Amino acid sequence: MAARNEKTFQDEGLDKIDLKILRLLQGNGRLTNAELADKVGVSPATCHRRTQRLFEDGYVRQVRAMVDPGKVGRGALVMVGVVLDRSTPESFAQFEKAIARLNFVLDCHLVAGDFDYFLKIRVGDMADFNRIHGDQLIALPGVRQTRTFFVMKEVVDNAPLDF
Amino acid sequence: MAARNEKTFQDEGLDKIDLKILRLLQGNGRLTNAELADKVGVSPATCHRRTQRLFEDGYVRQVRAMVDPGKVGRGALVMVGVVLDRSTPESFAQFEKAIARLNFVLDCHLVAGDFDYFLKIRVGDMADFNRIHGDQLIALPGVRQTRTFFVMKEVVDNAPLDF
DNA sequence: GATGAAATCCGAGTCAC
DNA sequence: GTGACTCGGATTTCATC
Repeated sequence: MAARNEKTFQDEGLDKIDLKILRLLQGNGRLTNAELADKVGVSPATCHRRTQRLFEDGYVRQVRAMVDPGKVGRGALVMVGVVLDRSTPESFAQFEKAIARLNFVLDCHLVAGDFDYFLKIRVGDMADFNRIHGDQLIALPGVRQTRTFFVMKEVVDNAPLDF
Repeated sequence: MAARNEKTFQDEGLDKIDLKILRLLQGNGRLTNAELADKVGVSPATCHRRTQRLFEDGYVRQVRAMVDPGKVGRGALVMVGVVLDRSTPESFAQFEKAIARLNFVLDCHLVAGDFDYFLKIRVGDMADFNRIHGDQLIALPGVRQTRTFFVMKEVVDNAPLDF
């Protein structure tokens, strides 16, 4: 398979209409096909086929109701930098496998720099986090140290993609 | 109005049925009201009223089509720690105002610790980021220094809330 | 005050063109 | 890509508890 350059995504089968559909659905995933067709300027049938293809081909991974974290007891956000004992593939694999089971971890990214991983975690409050940190984070396989950054103010959280 | 503790969110008017609706819609925001009613075990009419209230009362902030970043030319993820020159309210406010205009910034959080802010940024590739870093990030008001962490592997990105 | 059954209306999904 | 047609779901009404 040929290598793909993200810059050429418009050549991969996405025209102006597809992009417009994607942007509109990102803004409001509940738009009916009729509304969508009207805003995009094509017939409902065409819009329906376009949208279906965008889902089938994986341009839209899923449609998700974004629940207000504070209203369901997950109002506290914490960023955590993690350093592992060893930088071996096995060490990384073991850590990643263990992380995937922790449902309070929203993001986990392997990074280049002073840390091995960055985590984004949502919990109820600081006490929750301290318990989790002691019970589950430092107990993860191969963790040498963690550095915790409590979020004091969420300026922008999970902004929509600009494309 | 009485102070609210997030831990008591089940007392704020969310019963088992509401929670089930929220979880199902978080998993699939395209569920029809009929499907939802069936899965939850109530009549379509009741389900519709419940769901409507969850939207009106802000439990669901929005429903969003999650677009595959790589397929629209935003395949590169970068975390950036920012330190400001001065830690004054004016300095913070100015920075936050400027950040809000940068549409490649997905997250911007004021944190406690070695940095003032943490940013999560999506761009096309490393070259893109280097240009943006030089043009726009270090040019932000009051920025003393930035530390860049390129994401080498997205282990978990934007996991759904567990509640 | 919330529920579920029924009745209406409108959009999803499919067809021929 | 469009227009039309059918079926099923969204939404409202209403009786009921």
